Amino acid sequence: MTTVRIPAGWPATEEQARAVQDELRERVVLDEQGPPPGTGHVTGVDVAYDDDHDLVVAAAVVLDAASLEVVAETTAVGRISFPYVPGLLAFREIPTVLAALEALPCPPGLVVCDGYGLAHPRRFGLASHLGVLTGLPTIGVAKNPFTFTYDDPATPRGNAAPLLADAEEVGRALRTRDAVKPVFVSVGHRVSLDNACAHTLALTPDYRLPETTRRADSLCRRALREATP
DNA sequence: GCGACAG
DNA sequence: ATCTTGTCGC
Repeated sequence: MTTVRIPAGWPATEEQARAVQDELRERVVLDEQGPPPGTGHVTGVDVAYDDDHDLVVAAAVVLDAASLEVVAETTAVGRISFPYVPGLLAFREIPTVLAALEALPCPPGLVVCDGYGLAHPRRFGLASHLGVLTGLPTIGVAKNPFTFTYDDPATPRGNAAPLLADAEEVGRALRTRDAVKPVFVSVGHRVSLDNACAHTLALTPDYRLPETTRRADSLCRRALREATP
């Protein structure tokens, strides 16, 4: 497991963090379709925290997009680099996630984040931020609607409804299991919303959450347990 | 002004 | 995110 230092010049205040978002948001690419589902690699990233020891552990798990078999996995540990502030989650997770991604022995392909991309109060969530910093295609798949609204999609798996900020569609509430609460998909970088939803469905043959985030979640929790004094 | 709010 | 037992079901 690689060890991470908080980058020099990392934002220390909410004001600085918002200024960074404003600057990086200009570099988001929204006019690409992204890789087709079922081909190449798909990588899940997630983090776990131990606030008592000021520790954060990130995991990156690369799956073969066709078989959903694990191709590679890495973890990284670091100090918590920012408090949890809704809207500024990326500043808490990104240094450690970047280290885990950089430690991979193969290209990640599409990166699936636990959280939002465009569906963000300032239209620059974790998935957008990670995409701009790495240049990789990214999407966000979140478990909760955050501040957004939606109408319940029809009961069968595969149905979706717009995720709305007022009248603006910022993502989609996508049903991945029949009659089970939907997940909330949004675009990060270099992927269309339709394609992001298609990937999410390809990654959910058995469970509500994508295999990528399930694998990354269990790996970073296990790594945190093993790294905790 | 206050509360709610991805993880 | 994290704190937390048992329980119902495939």
